[in-house]
Amino acid sequence: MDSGSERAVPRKRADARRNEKALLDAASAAFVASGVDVPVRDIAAKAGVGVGTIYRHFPTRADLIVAVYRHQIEACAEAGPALLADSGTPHTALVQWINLFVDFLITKHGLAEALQSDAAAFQTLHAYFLDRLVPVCDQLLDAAVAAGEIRPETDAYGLLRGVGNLCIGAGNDPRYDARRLVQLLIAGLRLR
Amino acid sequence: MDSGSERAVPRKRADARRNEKALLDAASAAFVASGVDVPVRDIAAKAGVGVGTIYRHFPTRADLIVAVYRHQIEACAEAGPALLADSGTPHTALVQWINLFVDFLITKHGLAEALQSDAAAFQTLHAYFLDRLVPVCDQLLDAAVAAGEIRPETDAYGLLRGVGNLCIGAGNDPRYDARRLVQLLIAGLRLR
Amino acid sequence: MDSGSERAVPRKRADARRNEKALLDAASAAFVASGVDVPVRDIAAKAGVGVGTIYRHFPTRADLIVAVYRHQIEACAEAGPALLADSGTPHTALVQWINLFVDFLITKHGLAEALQSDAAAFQTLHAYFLDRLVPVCDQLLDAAVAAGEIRPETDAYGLLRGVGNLCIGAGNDPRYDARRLVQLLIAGLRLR
Amino acid sequence: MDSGSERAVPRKRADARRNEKALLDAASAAFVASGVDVPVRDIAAKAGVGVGTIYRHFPTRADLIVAVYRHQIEACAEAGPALLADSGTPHTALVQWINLFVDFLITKHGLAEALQSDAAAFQTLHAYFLDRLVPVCDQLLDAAVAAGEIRPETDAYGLLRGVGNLCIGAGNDPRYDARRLVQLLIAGLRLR
DNA sequence: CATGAATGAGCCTTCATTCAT
DNA sequence: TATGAATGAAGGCTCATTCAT
Repeated sequence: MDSGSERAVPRKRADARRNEKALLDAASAAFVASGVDVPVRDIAAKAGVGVGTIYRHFPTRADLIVAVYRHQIEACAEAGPALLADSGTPHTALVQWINLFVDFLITKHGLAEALQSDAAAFQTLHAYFLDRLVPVCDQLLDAAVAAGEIRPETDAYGLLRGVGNLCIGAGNDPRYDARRLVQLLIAGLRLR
Repeated sequence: MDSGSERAVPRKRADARRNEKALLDAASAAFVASGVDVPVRDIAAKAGVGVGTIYRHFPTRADLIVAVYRHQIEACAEAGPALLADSGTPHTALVQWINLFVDFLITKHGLAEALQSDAAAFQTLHAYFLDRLVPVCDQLLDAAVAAGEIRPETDAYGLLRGVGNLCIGAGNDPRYDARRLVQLLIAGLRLR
Repeated sequence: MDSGSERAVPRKRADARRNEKALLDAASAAFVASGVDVPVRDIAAKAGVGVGTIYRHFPTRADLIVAVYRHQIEACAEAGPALLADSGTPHTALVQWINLFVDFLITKHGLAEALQSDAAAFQTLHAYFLDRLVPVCDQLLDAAVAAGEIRPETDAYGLLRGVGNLCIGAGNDPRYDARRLVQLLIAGLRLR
Repeated sequence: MDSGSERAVPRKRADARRNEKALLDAASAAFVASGVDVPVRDIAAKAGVGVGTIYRHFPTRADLIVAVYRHQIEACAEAGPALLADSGTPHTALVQWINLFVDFLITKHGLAEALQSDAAAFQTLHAYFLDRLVPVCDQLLDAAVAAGEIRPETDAYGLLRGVGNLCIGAGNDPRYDARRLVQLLIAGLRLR
């Protein structure tokens, strides 16, 4: 019935989509294992495809990096307003949202490192994170300020970068507890 | 007879020392300009020596990195007890000492990044920093805890790594104020 | 019964012919723009077909090149006898025919270059040009020799290659006037 | 006696110079065999050195090409005034000089091809040839014009490019006689 | 001891060609 | 038959490291 219209649009992409999924999985794993600078060949090998396939799907390394992390960044961004609506106070929502962000970063070893790199290949990644998350963070900070819970002059951009930096190296080293440090940082924001 | 060789030895040493000094200066400048991953040849060129000379003096990159920063780490380490003795309260001493550390890091672009790298070449650097500074930080934290100024359970190692991480990227980006974030972190330590 | 298959065959042919025409146009444009070494994909994209379609129609690059230029080579070849019949003297006919050839070449940027290439992909092209044009040139030269207008010992093959070579790079460089040089070359053939 | 000053300047370069010579020989041979686009690796292999050695001596391909042909271009350039002084008439000198140039080109298969390439890597080569040879050709043309031997309006740049183009493919093909065609071209210049 | 020439592994990227859909 | 995804060989270039001078 509707099978005609269903078939018409995607067609050939069955295998290509499978490949793209394999590529993203392989890249994600490779980024964790060896950092986002991992050689393209290694990713290709892990995905069981030729290098050309990677270049076809993701012409630049930035395209690949963004693709790997896009879904999770989106989910994080969307969680902000939801937490604000559901939580008791704005400050609680802020803490929970930051925890969400931290959990995301520290489970993706190498991502926090990539976020602070100023290499050209990462500019797009950097920009994508900021474009998506700074407004959300801003909203949460504003609400907490309006509720008289935290200092007024805090900058969302700086705070997110700080949180991101604190997550660097977490996961490699059991002696380094990024979550605790982020809590201290947020605690430092509180009035009184 | 052997007066020649006797003379020869100190002379060589003088040369070698001069060379080592030039090397360290060049490496320091190169690290600031291009990060601690800067090509060996660039350092050699800046120092006006051949690459072989660098390898002779510093067989591994870690040896060079540690040598470059040793004096400043020492100075920082020694400042800890002095501040504790001179400052009004342990907490004031802690804040001042952390500021000293932060100033050191953010004026050495690339150093904070190197400290968090888990590349083999940087292990020695990492270890040297921690060996030297963790005990000092511990001492300051203990004093502040004993004075009832900060939370008791804080770990010096984690704190120093966090402070180091917060310094990453400072200096490249006027929108990122690492000093402010470190202040918030330390503020988060305070009781009440 | 077989009316269906009878209809089917011409229909396919119509499609195929349309495709082939689009391909030749696209290839012609691409050759002009980027030389006959232009990537197959570029031609396919310009033609709006897949690369596979090109390989189906023209298994080797030479096949495609010859197909692109066949019509114009034919037209040039056929103009020879016509000019000989219409012009006042054989020498005039020769000059006009050479000018025709030169105009053809210098309006197809990259073609003269391709003609002199000894790459395997161009052998067929080379051969086709020569098979078709050398006899015509020979006829014109013979007539001019018979009329006592030019030196007798001239070889059509060499002359055509020389004229082709002189056309290389014409059109890129306003300081290089291929037509003028070809005129000098033909002038050099004249007796006296 | 003067051995001290002799030794002081060159030193280490003994092997390096040997290598450079080997490189130029290998490159020259490789250019002839495979054109000036020959892979760097092939040249390195032929010379028995690593690719790095080539890049050390000749940072760009253009540097290598110019180095390979410099001596012979110089010799050709210097022969111009000498021929003009020694030959009976300017036209004779011109013919002999052009023959010298032609002999040079057709014994370096691939060189004439490279000269007409507009690839970036060859710009320097192109420029070097023209800078060095156009003035010499101009001088010879001027003298022949002044002697009333050839047409006055001939441009040295265009003539040299034409001669160069006529030499393309000579040597691969016994049926193509570039020398003869160049003679015809120069004959075309003659008055009457 | 210092030098810097040489080495070559290793990464990136492009594209001709094949073949499953 | 047409498509275009996938492949992988090929070539460019950079540097860490070694070693003859």
